[in-house]
Amino acid sequence: MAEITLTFPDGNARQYPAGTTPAEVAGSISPSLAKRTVGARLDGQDWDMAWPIHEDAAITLEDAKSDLGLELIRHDFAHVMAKAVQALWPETKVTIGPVTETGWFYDFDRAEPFTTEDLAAIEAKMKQIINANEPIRTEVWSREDAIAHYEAQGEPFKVELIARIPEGAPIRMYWHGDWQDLCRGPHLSHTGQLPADAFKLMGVSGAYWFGDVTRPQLQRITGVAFRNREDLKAHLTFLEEAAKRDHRRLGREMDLFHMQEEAPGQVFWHPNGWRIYTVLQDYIRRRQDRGGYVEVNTPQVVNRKLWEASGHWDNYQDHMFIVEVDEEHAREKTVNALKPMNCPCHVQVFNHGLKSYRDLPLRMAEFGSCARYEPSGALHGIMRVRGFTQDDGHIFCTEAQIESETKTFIDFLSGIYADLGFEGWRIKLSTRPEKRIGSEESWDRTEAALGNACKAAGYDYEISEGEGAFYGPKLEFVLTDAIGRDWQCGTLQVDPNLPERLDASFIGQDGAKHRPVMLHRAVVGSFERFIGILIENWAGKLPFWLAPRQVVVATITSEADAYAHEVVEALRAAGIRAEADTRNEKINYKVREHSVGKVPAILALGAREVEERTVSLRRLGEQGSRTLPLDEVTAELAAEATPPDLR
RNA sequence: GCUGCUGUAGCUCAGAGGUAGAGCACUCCCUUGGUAAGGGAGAGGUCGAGAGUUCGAUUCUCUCCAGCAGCACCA
Repeated sequence: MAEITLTFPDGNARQYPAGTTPAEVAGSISPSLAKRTVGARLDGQDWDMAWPIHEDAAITLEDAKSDLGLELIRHDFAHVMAKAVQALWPETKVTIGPVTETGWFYDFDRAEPFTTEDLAAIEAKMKQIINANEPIRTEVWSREDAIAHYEAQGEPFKVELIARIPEGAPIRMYWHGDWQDLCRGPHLSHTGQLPADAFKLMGVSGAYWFGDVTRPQLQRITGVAFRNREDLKAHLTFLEEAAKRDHRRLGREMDLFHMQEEAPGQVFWHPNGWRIYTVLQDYIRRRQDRGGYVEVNTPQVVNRKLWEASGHWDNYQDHMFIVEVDEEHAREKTVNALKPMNCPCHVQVFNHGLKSYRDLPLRMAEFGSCARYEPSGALHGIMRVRGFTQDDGHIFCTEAQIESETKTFIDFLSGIYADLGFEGWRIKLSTRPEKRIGSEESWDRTEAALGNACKAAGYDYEISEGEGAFYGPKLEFVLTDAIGRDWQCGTLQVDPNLPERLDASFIGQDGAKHRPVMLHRAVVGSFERFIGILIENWAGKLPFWLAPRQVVVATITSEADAYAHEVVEALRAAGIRAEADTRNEKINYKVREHSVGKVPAILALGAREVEERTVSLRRLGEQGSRTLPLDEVTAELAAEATPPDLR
């Protein structure tokens, strides 16, 4: 019989008969290893314990603690759930059930909707299947047999899946006891390897078959699964923590904003929330001024002619707020749209008056209020809204200037993110998509310019293959928040198309007209969304300079009222946002209320403080308090109240 | 937009085919209390909107609106 050589991670190599399985390999080394091992990797490829090995390879044996082990656990939970569902409702058709970041989902086709109560029944059934310790085995079938089998079973989605399997790839049928599913594998060896106390079904929702809107919707049941009960509990705690940070909840608790039916997707900013907004905007404005930008402001309601010229009318009409005006003496109604973006208007400003090559690069910025008719299902608090303001900017430059302007922008953006408390962020470079305009040479040049700019600024980048706009590549700046979630905020996009469409030009050194390139760029993106991110990142406990109410001066007895007002005046004179709380309430009550409201500093004043002209300072999140002279506290807080760019 | 769920006082929620309740918040009174809720009284709701069934609907049915989760979308 032919022999194969398997090389282990420690460099040792052993001979085995061809067709040996990883299970046999593990067994040949030690029984305990065989017991522990749940899967293998062969030359980096995931390998089932029961798949025969026919060629020389580097092999690693993986236990449940490994990445592969966890993936197998989640993957088999998907199958076990599908089996449970079909056991409970045999008419249900199965589709696909992939592993996700925290567990899995499985999409089903069934006329009746699954209810929340059904989930409990499914969980119970799953536990039965796990306890039954059913063996999991693979068979490789021919395409014809597999299709015939699923047609006979009345599983049309599986038939469609088989058609999608590339020619030459094995078609594997998995058996969990007497239940069977099409799956590329690999899998565990028996359902008993699943941790029955480390999973939870999370919910039911709709999902399109392969994301295709034109196809009927399936029902998706999602679950989370971990190696053990502790990991599951940690995950559920994480979800609770995330819920506590929810900006919609904190927005209410901190009295920042509200939204209501009459204006879906638009924000009613309350004084506290608007303070965050203006402080942030003032900060960005100072940064832009220093960064060599000119600030402009352009109209909200613009005739459709401009949107037709820019190309937006054709592509995004359905997502624009259209305003028809019945003008006197006019034959037809004038059709306008609320601006969904600022760039066409910025080109109008650029086009007004002749521009020289000496004017370039021209960095034009606007806190541009835009309106987009977002689909109702997309709305989410202040994170995804229909009315928002961007820290929008367009850099008009020559192609030769793209690289240096991009580098300058990355430096600009990194300074802002650092000031706002985001140290962890990364860059994605989106390259040419399949459907595109422009020559290959120009794509080569612009993609290289963006990549070089990143390196020059000292940053690595990931490539998002084919994710660029049809007219040019882009950079996306993704920041990671305090609990590890990613948010794409900043962007820089190369656009030679819009200047072309809107006929922007400048006079070159040679005296002839030339076409500039536009770089669309934003750092925070939408203020609404970014403030939502700030709130969630800091769990409401914003850095002092961003906090809407920085100090509350709370009296312990009414004897301190006059002094409290004096203290508030002193703080305000030092540029601190302070207010007095002289209500007839106990200090405990006031401390609790303002702590819940996330006020970073509380100054408590009683008879002693009045007497000594001191204040008792309690910082948010700390237990005790410090009694200090008023001017000392004023100096300490004034330093923190200063925005980072002015320190 | 699609699937499912939800919509009762400012907030969190209970309730039932016979026209509503709690806690917190709010107002007033008592209390002047040392760092996360002192006590008492009071006020507050066309039960998301419209239509239908019914002697009678906030409760049942339908349509619409909004919110939530996911999908799709995000120039």
